[in-house]
Amino acid sequence: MRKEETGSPGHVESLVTDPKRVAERRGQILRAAVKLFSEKGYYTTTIQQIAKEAGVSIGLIYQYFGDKDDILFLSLKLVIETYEHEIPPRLEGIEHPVERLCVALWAYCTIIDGLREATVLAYRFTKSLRADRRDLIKEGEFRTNRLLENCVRACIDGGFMRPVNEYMLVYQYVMFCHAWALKHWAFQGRYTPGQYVAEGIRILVEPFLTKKGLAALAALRRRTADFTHE
Amino acid sequence: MRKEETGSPGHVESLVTDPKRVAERRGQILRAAVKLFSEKGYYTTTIQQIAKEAGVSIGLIYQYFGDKDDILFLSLKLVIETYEHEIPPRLEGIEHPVERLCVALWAYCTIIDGLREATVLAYRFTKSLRADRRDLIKEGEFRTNRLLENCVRACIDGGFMRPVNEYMLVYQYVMFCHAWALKHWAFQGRYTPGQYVAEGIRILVEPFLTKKGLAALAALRRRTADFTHE
Amino acid sequence: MRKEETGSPGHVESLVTDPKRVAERRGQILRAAVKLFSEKGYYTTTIQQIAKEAGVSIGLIYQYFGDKDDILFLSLKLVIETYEHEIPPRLEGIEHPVERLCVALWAYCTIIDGLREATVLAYRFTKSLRADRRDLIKEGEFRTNRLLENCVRACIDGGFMRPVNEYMLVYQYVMFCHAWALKHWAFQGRYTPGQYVAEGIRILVEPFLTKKGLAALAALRRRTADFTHE
Amino acid sequence: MRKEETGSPGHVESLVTDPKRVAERRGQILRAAVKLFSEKGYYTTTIQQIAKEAGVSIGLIYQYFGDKDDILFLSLKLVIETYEHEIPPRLEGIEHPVERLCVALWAYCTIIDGLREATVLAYRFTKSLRADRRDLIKEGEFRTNRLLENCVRACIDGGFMRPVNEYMLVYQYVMFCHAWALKHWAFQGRYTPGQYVAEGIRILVEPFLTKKGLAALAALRRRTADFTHE
DNA sequence: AATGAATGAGTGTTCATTCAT
DNA sequence: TATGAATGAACACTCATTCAT
Repeated sequence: MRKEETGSPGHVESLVTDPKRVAERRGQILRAAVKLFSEKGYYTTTIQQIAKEAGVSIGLIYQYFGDKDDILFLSLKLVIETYEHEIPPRLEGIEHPVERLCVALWAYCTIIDGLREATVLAYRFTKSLRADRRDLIKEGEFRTNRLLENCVRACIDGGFMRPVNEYMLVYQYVMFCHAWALKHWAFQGRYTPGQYVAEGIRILVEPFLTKKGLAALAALRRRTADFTHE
Repeated sequence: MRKEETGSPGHVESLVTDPKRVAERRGQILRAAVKLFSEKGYYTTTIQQIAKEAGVSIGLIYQYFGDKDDILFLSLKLVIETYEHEIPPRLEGIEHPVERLCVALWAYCTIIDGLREATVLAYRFTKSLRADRRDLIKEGEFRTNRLLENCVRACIDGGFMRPVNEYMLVYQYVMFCHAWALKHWAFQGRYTPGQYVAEGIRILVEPFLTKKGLAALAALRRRTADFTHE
Repeated sequence: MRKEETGSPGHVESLVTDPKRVAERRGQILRAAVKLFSEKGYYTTTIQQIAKEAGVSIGLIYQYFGDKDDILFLSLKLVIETYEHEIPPRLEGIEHPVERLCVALWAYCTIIDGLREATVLAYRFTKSLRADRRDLIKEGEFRTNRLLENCVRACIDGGFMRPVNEYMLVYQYVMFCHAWALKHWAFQGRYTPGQYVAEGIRILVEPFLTKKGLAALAALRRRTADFTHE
Repeated sequence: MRKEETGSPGHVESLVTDPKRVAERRGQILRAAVKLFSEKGYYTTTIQQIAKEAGVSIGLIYQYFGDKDDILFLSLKLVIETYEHEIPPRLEGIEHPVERLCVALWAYCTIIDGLREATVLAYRFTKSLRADRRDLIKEGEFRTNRLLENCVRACIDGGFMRPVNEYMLVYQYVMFCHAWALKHWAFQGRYTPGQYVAEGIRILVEPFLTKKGLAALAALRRRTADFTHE
């Protein structure tokens, strides 16, 4: 009679079995949901509105999601996994650790720039998820953090950065990137994303670089003109 | 959907006229509201629950607040003003700019530590306020930021800190303090608030200090044992 | 988040505390519910309709009942307890065991006649209750059966009825009385309740009476003219 | 609310024309429906569940039934006709009227024992049918009753039973048989079907038999050991 | 000033039914 | 014939707000 809390927390049941169709429809509905959740918040967005925005019927939504919590969960998962999946390709082919770190920050900030509202959404409504799912979202964030952590460690190991509290430094980087979304009203108009990252590197990377590291950073800057090539 | 926006955005109507009684009752109700909003979120907390927690009737709440949005607004205002009002007394009598900056960070973090859930609340539900009131909350945050900004400027002006992008640095300080609440699950168990601030100073203050500034910081550390004197 | 299955199965929560008001409002709502459930069945009756029939708002119903199942449960309990409570007063002052048995059957049938639709309701929807509550309803029926059982036993103990399988005989009596409601279309127009009971006594009581018992029955009949004094 | 009542009340439209295929498919679907309706009730069973249980698609069901009411109607008809069709073969070759009556009761009870849940189903949801169809179901029950009536009449006509109110007695027989399903929780564990019928005959048949009738019953009992030969 | 019973618009969700394939 | 994805009206239930006392 009661809805069973079935299986693993990350699993979302669909009444439709064809995986390709499930992926398509879920994508279609999630795009609408992320848009509306971002604009109006989770609780003030109705299923009705999501259906209308996605151009489907109410009933269809319930063929692909178990309940509204499922939609929020997959929305946030989508956002969190975008970070995780889009940063690595941007680092491909880049060898130098300092360069990798700077490009990672740049990549993270630009990805967030494209998902600004959705990033704020994750901050606002992750807590609204069922506890077990909240943890899955946090794990996703953790894996993204690890990408930055690896960059920092490579810098230190290569002698480009002096030993620092990596854990803390990585969290400064994370907060710096997230701030582009969270405090956008404070940076908007003042900085382009490129300038924002350039300033961030000056404050959060440069001070920790060794001579070797600074040389690499200078070279990078010469090539990229401060990431302001938008 | 939204009720007529009457009068000035910050004004909250009360049917009761005696200002002392208004202040008392509102305080009583807001304490309950902040507690519940922090625990369960704004939308999942009901007026019934607030009334019960505050030990008053439902009707009474509507004698002191116009609607639920009023309660949220004054709850967030209460939180934001706590920062603004509690930092300055903690700086009183402290003269040295470097010391003032470090103590300001320390003060901000400990105040947030006492309002951890409420700080997260502000991040989550400021956007749920009517737009004009949202701006008032942001202004409150701005005024708090200015306190840090003044500390940074004094350091630079006194030659204790080399010239940096003040604006960016202050925001990084703000994010650092807020992160103690926002990412508490990541720091909890790893750092005490004192250790957290000490590490923050190492990463976000020390690199920008001049020789003079470093000497001051060393003196401070000798006296305070890294803020770990909890 | 989920509704707690609280306390004893027979308890129905009310948000209103004043017991007198609760009794009044519940009575008002239950009368409407029993009427509609009887006419249209449980599932096809909406809360909306109950509210309208009772002349109250939808919300009010949920101040006095937890959910629709609660309304069904108390409706059926009301019906089942009517039998249990109304038969004993009808037996008051009657001493002779045979007379008590006959009057008990007569009382049960007339009570059912006044609750014909509701009796059918109990047959139809007791199974729709949560299992623990279903058992409570059955217990109520059991207690009513016991009233008849006591009458039969007194007849046997007094030597007015020859030894029989009491348990089975009582169930024949029960089915006989219920049949007045369950098969009303088959008896309607053919028999008045009085005639129905008189025929029932002829078939289900008379054959088991001893000489002493038959004498008592004859005396009773002389006085009551076959229960046809409606 | 109700769909147009088209054509004769007993007619159920099918989009498929081949009668053999219709009979097969309907049987397949009805078996699933009766099972689920019996277990969970009519309203709480969905077409989806019936389709799954029957191993067919949802769409297929609508090729063989007009709507859900059709399925209920044919389900109940199936049950009611089982009684009607299975009793006569069980009486074949039995000549003596008293024996025929007893075997008829025994047959009816054992058939009901095999359809216990379905019998309860008929009691619960016949009223949920459209009125005209409800009458058809009642007619089916009537025809079954007539089988018993014929047995009683033969007993009386043959001088094996003294004159009684046949109509009432037959209904008491019917209720007795139905009670095996309706009050199964009261008899379960106490009696086997055989014992139940034996006790019923003692209470509902024996008292009305003449000397001749009693002799026949005694003979029958000697042969069958009280129907307890399960 | 204070109460809390009463209201009803609005929500998430279900499920009989349809129809393109 | 047979499928099952798609539909949307209808439902149970919630909760901010009102108002008689």
